[in-house]
Amino acid sequence: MLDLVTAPVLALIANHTGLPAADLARLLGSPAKGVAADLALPCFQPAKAKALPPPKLAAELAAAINAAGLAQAVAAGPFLNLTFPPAQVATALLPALAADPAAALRSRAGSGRNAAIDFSSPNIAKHLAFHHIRSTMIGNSLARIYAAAGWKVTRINFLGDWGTAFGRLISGWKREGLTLAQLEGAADRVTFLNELYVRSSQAAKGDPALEEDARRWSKALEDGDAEARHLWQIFKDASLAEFKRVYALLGVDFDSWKGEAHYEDKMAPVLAELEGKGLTSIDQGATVVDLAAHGLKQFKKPMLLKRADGGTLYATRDLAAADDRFREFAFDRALYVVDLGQSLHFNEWFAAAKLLNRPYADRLRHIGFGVLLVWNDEPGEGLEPGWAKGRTRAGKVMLLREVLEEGIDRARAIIAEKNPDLVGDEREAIARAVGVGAVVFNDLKNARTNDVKFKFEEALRFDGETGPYLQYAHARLCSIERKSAGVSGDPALLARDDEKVVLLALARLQGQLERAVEADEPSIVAQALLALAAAVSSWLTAGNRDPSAKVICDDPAVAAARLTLVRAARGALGEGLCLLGLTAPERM
RNA sequence: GCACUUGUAGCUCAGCUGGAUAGAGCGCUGCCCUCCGAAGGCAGAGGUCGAAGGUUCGAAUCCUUCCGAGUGCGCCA
Repeated sequence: MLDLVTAPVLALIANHTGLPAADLARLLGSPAKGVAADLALPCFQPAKAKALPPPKLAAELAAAINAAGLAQAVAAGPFLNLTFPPAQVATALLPALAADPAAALRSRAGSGRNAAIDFSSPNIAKHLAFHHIRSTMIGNSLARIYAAAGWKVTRINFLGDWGTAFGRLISGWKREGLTLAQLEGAADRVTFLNELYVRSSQAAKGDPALEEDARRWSKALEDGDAEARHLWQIFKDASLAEFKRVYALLGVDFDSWKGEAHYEDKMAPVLAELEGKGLTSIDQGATVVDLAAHGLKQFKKPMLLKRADGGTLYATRDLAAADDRFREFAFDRALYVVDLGQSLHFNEWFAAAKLLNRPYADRLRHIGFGVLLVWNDEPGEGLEPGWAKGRTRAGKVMLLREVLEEGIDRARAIIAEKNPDLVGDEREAIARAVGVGAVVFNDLKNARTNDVKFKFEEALRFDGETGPYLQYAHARLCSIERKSAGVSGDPALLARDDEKVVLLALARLQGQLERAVEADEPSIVAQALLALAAAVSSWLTAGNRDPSAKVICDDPAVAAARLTLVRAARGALGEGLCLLGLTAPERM
């Protein structure tokens, strides 16, 4: 969208140098600090193409651009600095932005393509722990970002709904004679199942008969025994109900909930194919694919397909699931939003998919992310305070719901203090948006491969580069809109530099959205929004000292023009927050 | 040992495909509300970009080596 501003200048330079305008656009960058200009073009490469000294070319171009009146151009040595009058920028951009504020964050780059995004993927009968926020919100954000860029997106929650734990749960359930009503009546059904699991394990510790009972139920479940299957479904339903409470808080949903269990009977064909193609071998009783022996020397160890006892492993399940998803969704890209600790696993089975000549083998992407570390200032005897994986002081896992609720509580308190007029349901809704938004934004604002360092006091502070900062800027814009009639004005009346800064921040969003897709990186959007909000805040605050700088100023025509920009910025901020999975309240 | 990730201001991090004096938030100093929302803005102090080589007109960014941190490396997922 920036090209709406730069196109005439780039065309001139392209004409002058014989280089494609698209290549020149990529060279265009921001000027050095202290250089008063909007954009800068380093002339080294174009000069090489024309066999001219860079400063000479810069000077020639500056003269030509100034003569044509396309911008104010200054050659600074080998750099060409461009400054556009605010009105020119506004005239180029504002009509498109005013027509559809979300357009700044829309692209057709991915239209006609399908993306299957696998994220969140919790285990049944276990809590959604705080660390699940990473896969859940990175995945959710990527789903929205891809969709904004024109992709058709399928959101997949690959539930961990299989394994030996169910045998123990069923065994304990039967032994204690529990009922569905008791489970349904529990304050938290997952906690109920967790505690059942713990009791069942402990009881079995000194009792081989109970151990055997759990094993029998595990086998019965695998064999499709009706009662085992029924109880399994009950546990799964109960867990899903709890998960959905948290997903609702986060505003996350899925198109497919097919879990591991769904693939139990779909692995045999993949295994048979691997064997048929002579790719498998037996190593210490286990069935493996020796990737190194098939030319993939980077793999030092073979990939395990089946345990010595015949049980399947998750590489096999992932291959089967990929086949299934490719049939169902015909994906052009499949994302697996899973922590970086599993990159070896993904590299292995992606390689196996290639050995199998799967047409989709090159479309698989592991979207890895760093771990969530929580500051622990009371680590216990003889240990230093420091960053640790998400556990409370007592050593229990931090539950995602509890962290979100604490965020909401803190937000509610701040609203009560700063904006006592907000009460009741509205305050509650805003507390939710702000409290949850703070936690979520904290997780998305930096590159996903970084570890996230979480301190309650830091993440839930509402000033600085935070979700609430963005929401606040949005609320301020809404507030101004509310105070005025909905008229649109003449962009040419936008003459202030701080207005131009806002416009240029808006114009850059589309390119940043596309970069976010290619890098699978929500933080690119997050950083872009921080830049936009900073520009907006600076602009709006200028009106505090200088009444003529106010949006609603004495000149109604100017006010109308500024209001058009307010609406565009508000729309873009709201849309951007949505792409990150935050909501944008109109007041806070 | 091998692999992946990572090392930029006191702390937490940006820095687009290499481009001109490395930016922001927090913290610290000092300002700005009879207010279009101070959950904001303005200004200041604070950095041999882990180290050393190399490629280049130009390197925080690319390559090599080394050092530090985290994680993973067979029957869990």
